[in-house]
Amino acid sequence: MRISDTIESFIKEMLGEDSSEVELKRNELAEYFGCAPSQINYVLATRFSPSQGYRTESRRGGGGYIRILRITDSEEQKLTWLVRDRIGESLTEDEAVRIIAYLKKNKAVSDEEAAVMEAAVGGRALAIPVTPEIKGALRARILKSMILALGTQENPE
Amino acid sequence: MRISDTIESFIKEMLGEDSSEVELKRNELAEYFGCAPSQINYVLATRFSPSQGYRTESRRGGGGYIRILRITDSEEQKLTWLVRDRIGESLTEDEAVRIIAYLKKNKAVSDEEAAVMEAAVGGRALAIPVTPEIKGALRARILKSMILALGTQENPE
DNA sequence: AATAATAAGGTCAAAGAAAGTCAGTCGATC
DNA sequence: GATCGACTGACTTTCTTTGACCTTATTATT
Repeated sequence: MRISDTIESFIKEMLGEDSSEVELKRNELAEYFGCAPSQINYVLATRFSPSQGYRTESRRGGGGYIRILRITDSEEQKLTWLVRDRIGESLTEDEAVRIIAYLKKNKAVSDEEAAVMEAAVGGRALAIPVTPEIKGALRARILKSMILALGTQENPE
Repeated sequence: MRISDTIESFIKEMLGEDSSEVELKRNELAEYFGCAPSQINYVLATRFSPSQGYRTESRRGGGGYIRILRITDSEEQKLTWLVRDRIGESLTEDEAVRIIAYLKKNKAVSDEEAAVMEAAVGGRALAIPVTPEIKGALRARILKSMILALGTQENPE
């Protein structure tokens, strides 16, 4: 039996139907399950990622904690809205940067993913001789594709 | 007596009438039958393919497993639904990509098949001077044909 | 107030544990 | 004797687990 699965179900048990949020101590949990503390991070990364419907927050130092939050419908709808309505048919570079910042702030994408996204729609990548109109449209389509790609890939649960 | 046949009936025995799903450990089974582990893969490929009414799921690494599932009617109907209702008369590229991702996630197509499909309905392939309407219709028809081709072909090499 | 000690959590690479792939061998059959 | 199905083993890829080291927050000390 995989310990990761045990920890996963333990946390999901705690989340239950009522609360959509759990707070736990990494070291305590690791001790409880007799595993390395970093294993907890592994479980979070592989089973509680945004594309699996979860977000995590944490704090180090004295009184530190890890909090796991189920992404609510409204949060998910925000992403859908973002892709479908906010991005639309065209986008300036500034708008793109703001949208990516928003995604990062909401832990929908990691710092690295955000960097990649910015690079893809940045001036350097699109330094091609086309009209600003086409460039804007291109930016919108590229960003949309990338955001949608986030949601569709990943684990068959 | 061929070992492959023995293993095949062993698995079919386990599937019985009641459960439509078995989970097993590749290495254990191989040891039990005194054969190479890869022989199990051979049996799965030649006797438990989708066109023979089975699907398989698996996981590598610690605590890995192989699961064999009899394809149920409802699963088959889902594919039919996908083709008949979801795809419809027209499709954007994004929609096509999502549908292909869904197929991949459900092991209805391999990574390679998915890549081929995406290429077929991708912007590069359809970069021809026609209206978006025609392009959308083309995409829908191409994807439909490809999905239907999956079900009817006999030899899944 | 500044510093040191302590108490968390984070990262990453390496080791270990399965399963997957593929080219090639071996018989039997056409 | 060419082909086809069964079978194998070396190599690859993926997933899990651990531990050594890093960063950040709080608390105690000067």
